[in-house]
Amino acid sequence: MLKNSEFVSKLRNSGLRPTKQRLKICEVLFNRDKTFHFTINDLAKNITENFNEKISLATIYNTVHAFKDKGYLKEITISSDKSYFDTNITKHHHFYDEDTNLLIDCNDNEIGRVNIKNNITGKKISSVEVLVRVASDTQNQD
Amino acid sequence: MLKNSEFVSKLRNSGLRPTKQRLKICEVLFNRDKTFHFTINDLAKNITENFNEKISLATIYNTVHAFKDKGYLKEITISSDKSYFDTNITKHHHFYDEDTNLLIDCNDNEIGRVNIKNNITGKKISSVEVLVRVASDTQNQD
DNA sequence: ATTTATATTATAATCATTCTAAACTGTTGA
DNA sequence: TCAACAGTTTAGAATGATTATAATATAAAT
Repeated sequence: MLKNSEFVSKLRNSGLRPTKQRLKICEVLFNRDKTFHFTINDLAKNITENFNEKISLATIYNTVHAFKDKGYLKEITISSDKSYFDTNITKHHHFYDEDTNLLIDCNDNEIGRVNIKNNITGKKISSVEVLVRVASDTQNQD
Repeated sequence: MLKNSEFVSKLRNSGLRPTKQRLKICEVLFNRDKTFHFTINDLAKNITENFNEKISLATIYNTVHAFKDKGYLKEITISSDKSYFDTNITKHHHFYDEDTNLLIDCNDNEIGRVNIKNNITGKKISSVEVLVRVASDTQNQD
């Protein structure tokens, strides 16, 4: 739950001019209690429908990518035709519900630490992501 | 290392007619010692260049998707703009080298078992995938 | 052989994303 | 205050990967 003036400094601090459009997008993405997942489409729809305002699609793409590059968003790739962004930038894993296409954050008490025993020589690990796909079990009873 | 007649039965058994094109694609994908990763583009290029033969791009897409649906290939999503397929259909995880854009299979001695402590109620786990992104460590020395 | 269902093909259509170049805005400092 | 400049937004065009179309070809069944 941040307010406008905080977004202004946040943007300035990362070398992004606090424009009307970026502040609106900050408000939509970060002015809430809980983090969430969204697609570019979701975001564009959200802005036009709930705010009766129009931000060019190109600007939405630019801003989301700028925010991602600055580390304010994480991108989560589920399949080649669906790209999600996450306002939760802490290290965490995901469940993906194949029935509803919904992404759900994992807590530490749901997935234990992933034990990487050997890494590629000369390389540094930049991230470790676990994706657990789940689906209704009506077909396959346990 | 399978041979032609084996591909014919493999295809027949899964309800796919053993056409010239599908057999050629089987040969390219499965007639080798080691499994590997490829993109649709790689495969199309491979066929035209090394076999001096042309299979329509539409057929390559159709066939790869048919093989995936039948469980002969796995799709691995790294990012929204790159879709890889894997001829290794056993459960395993991946390293992704961000410098070279190469995907590398993990062995069991590289990543320990992922411990899923809690699942979403009423859902069944269909897969657990770990992706470890690595990059050159020249920027960040340990 | 004939028929029928399936598969292949070139090409067109689609869709998400990126590019372009003109208009606009935030910032700086005279 | 305001001119000047760099950074930003915008609509619309371009791109590129994937999918659809519909005509032709092929495999399997009768």
